[in-house]
Amino acid sequence: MEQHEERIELSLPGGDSMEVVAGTTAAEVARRIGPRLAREAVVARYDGRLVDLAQPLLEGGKLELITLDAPEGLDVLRHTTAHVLAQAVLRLYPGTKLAIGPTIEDGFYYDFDLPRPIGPEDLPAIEAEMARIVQEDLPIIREEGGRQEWIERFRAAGQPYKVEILEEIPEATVSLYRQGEFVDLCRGPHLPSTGRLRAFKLLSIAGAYWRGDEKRPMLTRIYGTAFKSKEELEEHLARLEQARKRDHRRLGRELELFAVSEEVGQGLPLWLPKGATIRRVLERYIVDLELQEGYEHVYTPPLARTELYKTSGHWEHYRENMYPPMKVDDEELVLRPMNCPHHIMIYKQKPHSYRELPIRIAELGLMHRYERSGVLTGLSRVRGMTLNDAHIFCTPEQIKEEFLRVVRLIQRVYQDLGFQEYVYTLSRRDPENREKFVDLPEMWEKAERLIREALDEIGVSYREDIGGAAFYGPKLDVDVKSAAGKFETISTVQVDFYLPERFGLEYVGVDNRLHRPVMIHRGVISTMERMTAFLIELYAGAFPVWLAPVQGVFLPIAERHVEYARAWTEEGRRRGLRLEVDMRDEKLNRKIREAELQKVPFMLVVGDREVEEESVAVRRRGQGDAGHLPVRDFLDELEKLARERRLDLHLAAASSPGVAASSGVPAS
RNA sequence: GCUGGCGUAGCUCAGUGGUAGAGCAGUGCACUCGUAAUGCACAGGUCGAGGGUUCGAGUCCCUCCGCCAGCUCCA
Repeated sequence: MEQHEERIELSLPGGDSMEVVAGTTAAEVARRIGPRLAREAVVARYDGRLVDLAQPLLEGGKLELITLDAPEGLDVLRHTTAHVLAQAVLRLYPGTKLAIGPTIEDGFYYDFDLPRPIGPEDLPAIEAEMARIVQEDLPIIREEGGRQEWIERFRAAGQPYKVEILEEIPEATVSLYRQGEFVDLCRGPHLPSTGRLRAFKLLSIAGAYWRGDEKRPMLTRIYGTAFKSKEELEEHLARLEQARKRDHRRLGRELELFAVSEEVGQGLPLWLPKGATIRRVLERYIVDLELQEGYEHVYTPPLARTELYKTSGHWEHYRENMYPPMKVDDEELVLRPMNCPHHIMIYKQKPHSYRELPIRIAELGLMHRYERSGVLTGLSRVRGMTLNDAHIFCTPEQIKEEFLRVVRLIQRVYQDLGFQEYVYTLSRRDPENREKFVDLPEMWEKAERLIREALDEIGVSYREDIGGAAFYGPKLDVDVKSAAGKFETISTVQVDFYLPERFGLEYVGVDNRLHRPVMIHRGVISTMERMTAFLIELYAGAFPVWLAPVQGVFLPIAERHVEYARAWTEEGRRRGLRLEVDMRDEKLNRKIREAELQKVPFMLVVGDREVEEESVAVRRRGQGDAGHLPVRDFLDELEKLARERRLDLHLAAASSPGVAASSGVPAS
């Protein structure tokens, strides 16, 4: 023991501070603060860095003890769980080569190169081994070691992936974590011992390329998650189950919205009548809005001569996503993957004056893209799709104004669709990748600068995505938070100096000379396919009135009430409402149940009383009885909800449900 | 495309070498019904496709197709 111990001052959260001997560990500090913290702390933040509890604190500074209630604590817990997973796998499958095992949102994974393939049925055994490692309560010890030395040791241990990682680390010393017989290269920090693990579960198993490179070996990735308590784990698993119930593929089948048929082809969905209704509503909505905004809607064919795409550059930069050409007579035709060249040809039909600009050409354009079979998913990732597309041809001076108009249009549409959270992403080219992006650096910089200026003007913050641009220019993507909590790209706005050049577009300026217009490519509601998939999941199939394929269903109590229901259904249809009658010879309870399962917004019970007084007994989806209403009033209200694109089912004029429901006899 | 898993009735799923099953949906009949499943009966399948092993294949093997998870890619 040192005679003259150096003392250091640690400042703790809340303004407290503590003086301790240099070299005291964070765990010791926690013990001094209190037994509960000593028990709960998993890691510490020491001058901004996360460190192990066992780390000796040599200098004064800020110290914060972190428990599993903090996101960082949970992250460390999951990281340690990943190590325990790796240890278990090594015990069960000797000869396994370890790759990497990071934490991800809501969990962690670890990639292995296993001596033999394993499947989901092997996960319970691995979990059991993990539980044993937790039982063993192995201390987790950080070690520092020479990089070169550990390269040798991992090589000798038959861990080539670790060797590869080490070879790329610039520092001469590296940190390792040891628990029992297991040691892994890792920055840390980690929990103090394996016994600290709480609730964890292995969720799935899948392939993943080493380093995400399809030319490298395919590894086995095991996904799992961990929480601080069994209850929280159960809650999380329940949330996953809920998400599965929202899956648009499942709801698409249950609600008869769309179908995919092997006979038709991969990624080529069929729109069933109800799904087609949603699509038609969306299409009419966006087309009307665009017409109001000064767009001109056109129709152009989904096929074109290959030459057109050679001119546009698609053939050079986008060919891997295009269906191969077909030869007919003397022409070679391809299915178009984008609509821009067709719209450019429309622009080129006649000379243009600066006075006409901007010209905004819009189309619900059918396109086909060849997507690798593994990526196809229901309606959200398909090979044949209709894009809400438009191309704005404008002068360079008009770019910013036009860009802003598009962003405002997007915001307006999101409000109507009920999108709450979205983020802007400036997708730029990857300057390294000259294959994918046209190699005109000044052009890219100019376009990026213009987008930034416009974004600053509108006052929105944005992320940046290097390499996410279109081949011809940078773009602003708008990613909307999905029902699953992930952000999906819905809208996009792109500034393009390239295609006008390729196609030699021009307009006559004030100076009576020819100038090159600029194009803005923009999609607001994405493809009809993707938007529909997104909305199905967002609303879990329970659409607001304006989008619901069936807005109300009449439920006649007995056969003698069917005629009444039918007559009013027809009246409603004449008014543009989407109503149906459940004419089946079934009991009311049954009809209600099925209308609820079909997520119809309004159920209209009609029996003797309603026929007598020309009313309906209204039942709102998920909310039960909503009282009586004269039929005409109900239809008026329904029209209003649809017209105003209301997201709720509130009926202004409904009588109080209590009164109507309890009486059971016609009001005198 | 790659790795793993899965394809049995419209849907959800049993069925591990010996005569293809259940529930729901569908059809018929009865009931005429008041706020989340009325009862009874009937019908429904070249077990994804093709080949092979076997006396015998939904079941074992091979090839192909599709679907699911993930990787890669992306609207």
